[in-house]
Amino acid sequence: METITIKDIARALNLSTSTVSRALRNSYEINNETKKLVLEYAEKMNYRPNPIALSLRDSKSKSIGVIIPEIANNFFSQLINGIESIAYNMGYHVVIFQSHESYEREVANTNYLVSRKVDGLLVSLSSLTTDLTHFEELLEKGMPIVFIDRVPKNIDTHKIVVDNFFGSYQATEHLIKTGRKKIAHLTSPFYLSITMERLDGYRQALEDNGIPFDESYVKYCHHGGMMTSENETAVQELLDMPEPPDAIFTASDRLTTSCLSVLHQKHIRIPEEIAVVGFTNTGIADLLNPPLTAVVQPALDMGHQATELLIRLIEHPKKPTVFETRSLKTSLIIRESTASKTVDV
Amino acid sequence: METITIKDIARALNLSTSTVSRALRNSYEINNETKKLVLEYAEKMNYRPNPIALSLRDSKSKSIGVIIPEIANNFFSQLINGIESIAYNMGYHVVIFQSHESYEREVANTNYLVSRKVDGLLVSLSSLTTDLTHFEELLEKGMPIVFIDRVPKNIDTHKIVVDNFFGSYQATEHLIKTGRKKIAHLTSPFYLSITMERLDGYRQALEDNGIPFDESYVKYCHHGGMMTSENETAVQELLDMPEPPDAIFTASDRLTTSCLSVLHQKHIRIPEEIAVVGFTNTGIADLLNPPLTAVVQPALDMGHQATELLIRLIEHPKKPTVFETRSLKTSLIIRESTASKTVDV
DNA sequence: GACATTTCTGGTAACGTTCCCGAGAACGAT
DNA sequence: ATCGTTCTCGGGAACGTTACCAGAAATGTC
Repeated sequence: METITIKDIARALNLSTSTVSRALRNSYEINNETKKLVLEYAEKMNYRPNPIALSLRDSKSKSIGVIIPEIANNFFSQLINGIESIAYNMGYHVVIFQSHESYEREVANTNYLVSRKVDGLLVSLSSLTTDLTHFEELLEKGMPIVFIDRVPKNIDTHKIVVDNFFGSYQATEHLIKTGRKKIAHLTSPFYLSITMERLDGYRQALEDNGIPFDESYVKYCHHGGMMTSENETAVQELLDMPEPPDAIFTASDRLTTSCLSVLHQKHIRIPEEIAVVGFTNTGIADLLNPPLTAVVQPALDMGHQATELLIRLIEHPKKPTVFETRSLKTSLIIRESTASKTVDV
Repeated sequence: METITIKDIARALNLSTSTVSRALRNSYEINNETKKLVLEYAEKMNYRPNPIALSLRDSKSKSIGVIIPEIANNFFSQLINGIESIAYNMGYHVVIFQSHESYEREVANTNYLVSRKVDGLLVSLSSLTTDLTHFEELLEKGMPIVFIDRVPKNIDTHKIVVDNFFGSYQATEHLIKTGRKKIAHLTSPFYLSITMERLDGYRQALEDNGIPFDESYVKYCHHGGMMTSENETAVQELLDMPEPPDAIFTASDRLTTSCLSVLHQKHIRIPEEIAVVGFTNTGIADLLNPPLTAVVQPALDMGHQATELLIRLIEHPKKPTVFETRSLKTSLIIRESTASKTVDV
């Protein structure tokens, strides 16, 4: 276990480090007997190549960096599981960093990961990131990056997203079909790609069903849901309107829980007074009170696909002629929080 | 941004690398003007020392490895946040690995982290780990390790745990005081330290209140809650008993949700028919149906303290005369899932 | 003015690995 | 016997950094 090196093997076997190195890599130009000797000794002494030395030499590390807003969120932890399973099989290690929705920490993490010579980056943007130069410069320099879920519009690289428009349209339409007409939308900062797409789906569903879009029913939470007080204020404002909504459609996990929390405090009955449907990947949506109708994102699969694309980029550095943006479908799981007011299905 | 090195600076300023290196570290033996020259040029060119080279040279990395069962669990993700906040302030980076409750992956992660030259390890044992030689050998070699929550009995190093006996006693006593007499306990594999301690607290509370301990009310889930089917079978067995319990005390997050899930499926009313209290750190316990009485662990603080101890170990390699085992208190948050049967408080 | 001391800087090895270059031995071909 | 191949191996440099050793110049001391 004493971290034996190639030099130690060379000394012990009275060979040169070059020979040992080549024997270890099974080079054709090494005598079979020598090879066998080295291999057996290495095995016996439990030789493991020093990844640091390799990184220094080759400027790469067989590892990929992941930068996400937070891990204490089921969507992201499932995403990580998807990433890890593929990376693991392909011989890559995964280094995880949280931006905590902070631009500064996103930049700091990016720089560190780069100095640590990760071979590629998987990133989901912080909700406070508007300046993207740190990623643009990296792409210029040839660092492979794949964006997931929260992706930048103006950067050309692979992206894995969900069809937010569709998911949002479906959720809104479901609310309408179950009898709601005054549907509010609680969402993230407007400059995030996902915010706009979800808003568009929401708006389109309303219009397709003859309900005029009303901007005052849309609340943006600028801290991306990280600041509970802000979320709760937004819900409160909705309730205080002259015509309070009869349904709330929330665009993220934390927004959803904040919303439920306020409605409970106010003893507002769900779904009788206000129906709720939200984007969320929590595993216990059906244990909530009431069980929550949810737009679920295929987080695991998103992790898989993003990692596959990234590793392909890493291992085939010739620039692909065109970058993909894969859009996966969300699924709407209908539960009691949106049960019909009138008796129909 | 093109990763400038000390050599580049030396060449540009017509100095030697030694001089530049020393100027950068503000060595006393370098002329102030030279120092200023170097510092300014380094700043201008955005010089950043290459951490890989430093790691190779010094066999350390200013980073600490974290090995936990899974991140998709609020206790552990809060723990990580606690770890990160301290580590970040002390200039350390955090590398997270999941064992997924698998012994093999725990060992593999450990080895990798060691080869990556992390300066220390923070570990919460996989529920399937019984052989601890991989950690023992490391400690022998002087690697600082601090265990958290799921700790080994026979290894002598710093440990951060919660007072499982107390938490368990408190929860059980609460069930008794609210009128339950047939209290079941759903728990993790018996060889984990936390399992035994929680069982002891449960048993002691029963005995102190004149309720005989009945082994058939205790169910061990050998996969640590990772296998939902196993958990659900266990609950089912409890329900099928000639004298089914009127309360279930669950020892972990996943066990708790599995339990609630089965009770819901069977349309068993909580708390009227069966009360439920569980160890959990989920942020949405009060949004559950019914709101869940919970034993909450001070995950963030555990992360803080463990990291402080670890960094102290790293930076003061002289062996401490005695290792600490800090035991933090859990808190019992009472909600409706254990509301009294009779009207009293 | 001779010598000791301080101040400043350069060269080099080392961390572990791989790759390029070269070179000796054995071999067959001419 | 000489030459070109093939097989097998060793030497050295390089990745970026710091520490040790040394040495030149400047200053101080008597």
